[in-house]
Amino acid sequence: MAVPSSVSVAPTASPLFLREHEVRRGVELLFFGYTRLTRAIDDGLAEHGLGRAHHRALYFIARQPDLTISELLKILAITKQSLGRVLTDLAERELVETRTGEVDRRQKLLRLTAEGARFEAQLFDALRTSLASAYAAAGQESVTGFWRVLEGLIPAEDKAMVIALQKDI
Amino acid sequence: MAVPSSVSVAPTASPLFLREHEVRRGVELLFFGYTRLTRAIDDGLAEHGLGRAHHRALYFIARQPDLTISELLKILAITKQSLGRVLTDLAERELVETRTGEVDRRQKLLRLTAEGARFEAQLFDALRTSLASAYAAAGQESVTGFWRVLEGLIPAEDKAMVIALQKDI
DNA sequence: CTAGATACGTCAATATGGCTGTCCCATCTT
DNA sequence: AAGATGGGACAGCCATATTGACGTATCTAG
Repeated sequence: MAVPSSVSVAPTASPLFLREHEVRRGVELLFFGYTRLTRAIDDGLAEHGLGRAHHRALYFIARQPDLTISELLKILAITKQSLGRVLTDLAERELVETRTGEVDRRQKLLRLTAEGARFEAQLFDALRTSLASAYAAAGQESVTGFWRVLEGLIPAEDKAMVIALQKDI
Repeated sequence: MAVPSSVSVAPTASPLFLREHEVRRGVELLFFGYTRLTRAIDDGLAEHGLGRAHHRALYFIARQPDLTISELLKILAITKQSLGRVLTDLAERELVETRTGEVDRRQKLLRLTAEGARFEAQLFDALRTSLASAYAAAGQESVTGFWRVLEGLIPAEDKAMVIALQKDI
């Protein structure tokens, strides 16, 4: 896995982390990188008449089966009403199903159906293709740096949630 | 999805860039990092009755004064109509002004007013605070890696545009 | 056992930021 | 002079988010 640093638009980061130049560069790359990655799955979603909001729910349910509604609300940071519509759509298409919680019967535990898992895997494949090629072009050490910076962008109060998501992979 | 998921909790990226674990980690960190960064300026925008779409236009006009409408359309990748509404709002608030192009009189060259520049700088400050602390926590080498991976996410046909933005800093 | 908190659902109304399609004018290019 | 291009504007639609209020089932603490 060679590191093709000569192709990079950027030299290296300066030790002066407050320089406007470097902040703008991060803002722009985040904007373009994030929007381009999300666009990679729009076609797949549209085939089912779904949008990006549906994918976000699908994704996190795939990631953490038996997630409760309130946990998912915290992750997505949207309102109950917004999530409600999304989950209704997913349930109608039989991509997501709910069970009543055993420990706490007020809770609903969310899971993908077999069809939902197939669909999520298909969408994930498009994400994997994009990200894997970016990882490969940047090289292993860059990927680690990529993660570290992004972790630093997550506010302390959200960090536990993100770590919890990733601990049981 | 026949990817082995027996994964060490290694602090660095594995050389196997196609592993699901690492792709999901990137997807999630990008999601949380991007959304949390953008939320950092929502309050500042709301004070002027503006939204994120307005900020994106404001940002790129600040970045490249005398940008034309069609150049901005390419950057934002939205329709003329959507951008039109945004620019109307910004012009009404006297944050952005246009001049007729000198070389090509069909063009309109976009610029921030003095007030627009002040406002953009204020919003940028919030972004800088977030990003600078993430940069500092991650360290210089991580920042370079962060940029390299994000560059790899930008499709070839958009890359020239991003480089053009950053060349004259 | 009861009071209150919590998990979830649902109603109605509203805002934002995208989209398509069509048509128009001014200006540049050939 | 004809056609291409840059920009603006109309009408209508859709997706996704918001707030606030209210209802029901269930859990927990006094």
